Amino acid sequence: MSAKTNTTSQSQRILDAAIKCIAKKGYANASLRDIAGEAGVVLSQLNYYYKNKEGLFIEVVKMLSQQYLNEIENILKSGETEKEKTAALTRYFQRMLKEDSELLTLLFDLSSMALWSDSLRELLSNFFHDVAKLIEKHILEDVWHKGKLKKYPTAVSRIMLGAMLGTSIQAVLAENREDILHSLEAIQVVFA
Amino acid sequence: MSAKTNTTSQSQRILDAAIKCIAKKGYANASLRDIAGEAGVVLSQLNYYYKNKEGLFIEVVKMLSQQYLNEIENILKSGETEKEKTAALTRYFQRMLKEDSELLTLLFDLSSMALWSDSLRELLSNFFHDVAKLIEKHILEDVWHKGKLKKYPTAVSRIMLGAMLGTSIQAVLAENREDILHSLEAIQVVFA
DNA sequence: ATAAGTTTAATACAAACGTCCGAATTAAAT
DNA sequence: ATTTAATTCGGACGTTTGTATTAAACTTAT
Repeated sequence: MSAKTNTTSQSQRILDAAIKCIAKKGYANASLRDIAGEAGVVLSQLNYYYKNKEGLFIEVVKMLSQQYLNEIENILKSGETEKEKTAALTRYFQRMLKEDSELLTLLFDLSSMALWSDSLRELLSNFFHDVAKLIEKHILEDVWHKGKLKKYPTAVSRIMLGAMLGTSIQAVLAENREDILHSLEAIQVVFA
Repeated sequence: MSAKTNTTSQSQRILDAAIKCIAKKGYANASLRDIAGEAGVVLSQLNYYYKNKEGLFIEVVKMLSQQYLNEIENILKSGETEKEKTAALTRYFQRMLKEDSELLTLLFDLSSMALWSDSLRELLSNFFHDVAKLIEKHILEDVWHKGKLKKYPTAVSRIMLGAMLGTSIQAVLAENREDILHSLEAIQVVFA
């Protein structure tokens, strides 16, 4: 079994290195040689495990999608009321901005990458769809008291996710992130 | 004067060609040779007018920022009430999604490009800041009747812009844009 | 007419890229 | 122990990239 363990950890190490490289230098500037070096692996191994560059990045997106979908679902489950759930989601984005902004950078980079690859576009599109559905299910579905919003649960979940994403982009690009980071809290007021 | 006219039209043609190429193939896949070909100009002209690739793209961003800032300000001026202004801004994004999605694609591509270049980051950051300020000035400043929002005008303008951007990204990536495109209308309800 | 500025053309160049292949090594199976 | 399969390695391939250079033609203004 140690053989198979080594094998999977080898291909997994490549995936992890790919994530690290894209997050650090951006998709366009992350070469397969960079990734191989970061993974401590020879270049040709990347072609051995993942046919080509796009194949590698497809696996990257698949893995990250799964991971974040789980994370976000747990975040949403953590709150009792819809108010708490919104607050938890807000804090999640705030924490990423403060401590893990590389992951947001990665998300934005992969999103713009998806603009030019059909297979990646489908993956990203499904990911956003799934997250929006999660928000709809956990935050908006059982809410009967917010009269004006309950008529458009699907639309509102898209907009809520969009507000998180779009505001985070502004924060990541701004020189002073703190201001916009605190702006995120107003999301709870807007959607209340 | 025709000399200078030719000169400016030559350098301007390069800028236009750059925009067209980035919008069509993405920044990463738009080579200087592509742009020169699209502009009907010899490659060396690109180095003649703009020192290098980044210099060219900086001018692209400067030009587009100016252009869209004016457009958005006119959009915001076109409405009388704050409700009308919000509706006009929503329609603006909807029209882009329907008829000019290449421009949104371009905006997202340049944004992710800005993640990796300090000078571009500053330009994009200022652009988003200016747009948010426009929204604050036209939509949120004179509104006294929306009690819960008026305390955070700056934050809300950032979120409103973020919602437009973030929702548009989802729409551009989705296979069926129409659904999310109509979701945008709920922005008027959320921020009402 | 001269000078300055612009445009074309034809390359050259080194660097970086993704991809591919053959051989060496290791593990698994018989 | 021998064969078979899977993995690892190192290097090469051809292409594309941004940038630079050179000389020649054309335009315009003084």
